[in-house]
Amino acid sequence: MTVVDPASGSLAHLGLARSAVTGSTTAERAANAVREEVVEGRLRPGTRLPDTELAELLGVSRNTMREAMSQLVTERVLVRHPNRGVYVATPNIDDVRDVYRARRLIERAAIRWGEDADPVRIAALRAAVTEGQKAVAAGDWPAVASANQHFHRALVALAGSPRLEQQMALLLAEMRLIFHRMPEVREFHEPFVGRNDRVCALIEQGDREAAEQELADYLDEAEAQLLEAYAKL
Amino acid sequence: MTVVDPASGSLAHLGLARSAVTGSTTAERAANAVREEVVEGRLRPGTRLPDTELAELLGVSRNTMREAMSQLVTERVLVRHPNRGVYVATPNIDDVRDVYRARRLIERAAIRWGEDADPVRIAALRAAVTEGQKAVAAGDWPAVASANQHFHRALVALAGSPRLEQQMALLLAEMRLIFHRMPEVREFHEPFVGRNDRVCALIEQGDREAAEQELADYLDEAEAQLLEAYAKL
DNA sequence: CTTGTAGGATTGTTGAACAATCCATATGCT
DNA sequence: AGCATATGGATTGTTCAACAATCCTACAAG
Repeated sequence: MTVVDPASGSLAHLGLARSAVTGSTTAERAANAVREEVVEGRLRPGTRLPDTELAELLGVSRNTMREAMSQLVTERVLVRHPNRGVYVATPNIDDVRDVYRARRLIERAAIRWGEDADPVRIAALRAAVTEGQKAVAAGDWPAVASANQHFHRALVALAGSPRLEQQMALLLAEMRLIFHRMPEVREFHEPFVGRNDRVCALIEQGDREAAEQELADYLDEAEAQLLEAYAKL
Repeated sequence: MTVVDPASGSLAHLGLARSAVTGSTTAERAANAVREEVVEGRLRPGTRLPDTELAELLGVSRNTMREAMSQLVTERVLVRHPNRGVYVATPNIDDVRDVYRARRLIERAAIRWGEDADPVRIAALRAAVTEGQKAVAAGDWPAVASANQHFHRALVALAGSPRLEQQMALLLAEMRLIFHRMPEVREFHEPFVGRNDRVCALIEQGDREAAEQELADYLDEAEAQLLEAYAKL
């Protein structure tokens, strides 16, 4: 009865923790629940998501579920194949390139043209670095990945623009999808903790230009590694 | 029966040209129709949009209409006041500041770090400049405003990133909303046609740094003018 | 082996219904 | 009169049930 597609398997095994999900409207809560499942990797890229099945799992109506899914489609977390269903997005090599193109521009610009001396924002950046170092020490690799995300979010926050922060949040969600296509989480994220420290230190010293250059190299290397991994399929 | 709210008046007078509207799904078409009405200024900022009324006007069901409106809310074209309705967004002075903050970062970065010599993209930029000059010569001020938008879109296109272009499209849609709160379209847009030419010329000469600086001044001045106009309410 | 044609399933869309919430008005009290 | 409270109507938020359109699969025919 329940159709199982090649890339996924049934959805029934998912916890879809309804409890911890926040959001004011029902559709919003449903979207948050599914987004979390996706970015946490419990729903793998390529998984098909029939609205009727998800609606039942989350205890909402099909209409509400469809509204939530439309939302996630605009966020690029899901993709819609008209008349064929909605799937967890499967970023390809061009997506990787474009996400890095956008990140390079936004993050470098945030360093170069962000508020020059905002102690509280720089402290937040430092906190993200520390978080990553502690996670490495503890050997908690998912936490390392999270800390990395917090670092880049804090970097863009230097620009002081809610709109840019929101855009960055989207790009980072897409990054998690990209990572979930290649599961060597540990090897990938660990070396960047040290580079985060270096970028942060340069910003603390007020040398924005050097920080920007360091970050540019950093992003180039990360992209190159991902592209290589993606080339092997 | 039809409630008329202070800021708007009834919606019945709108053409809501169903014919020219494209889009694959019904909700998409409905969203496009409403977005067009808003950015073209036929639906003024602050106008209340009852779903039932809009659904009837567009000939779609209420469910579909609500999905379309949710989409426009995420685009910041509309805002939702929970349990109180959906309204055409009314950007305030902080929104103006933030939109310009984001634009300054993205547009300057696109100039500085865009593909250095992409003749076709630079030609598109030049075309937008010419379009503006022709519009000025013809005294067609709405066309001047459109050409300006095309110019800035072409600027971001230098970066070669679809994701950034999409983000820019959102920011430009918001700009139109900002303009519609102060109707001196002519006085505002005309002086910038010359500056577009200067920026474009500098890029054509390969002097990215000067172009970037010129654009930074340009955006600062535009923002200052808008903030002044907004301060007067 | 290709073409064509049902069959079944899922998506896209609609209409109607109902609870929850808000606004404005009317009511009652001091 | 002035103010708090109750009440009614309207709109939003959400659900349910239905149906048309589309697609995939399997099977039959050439």
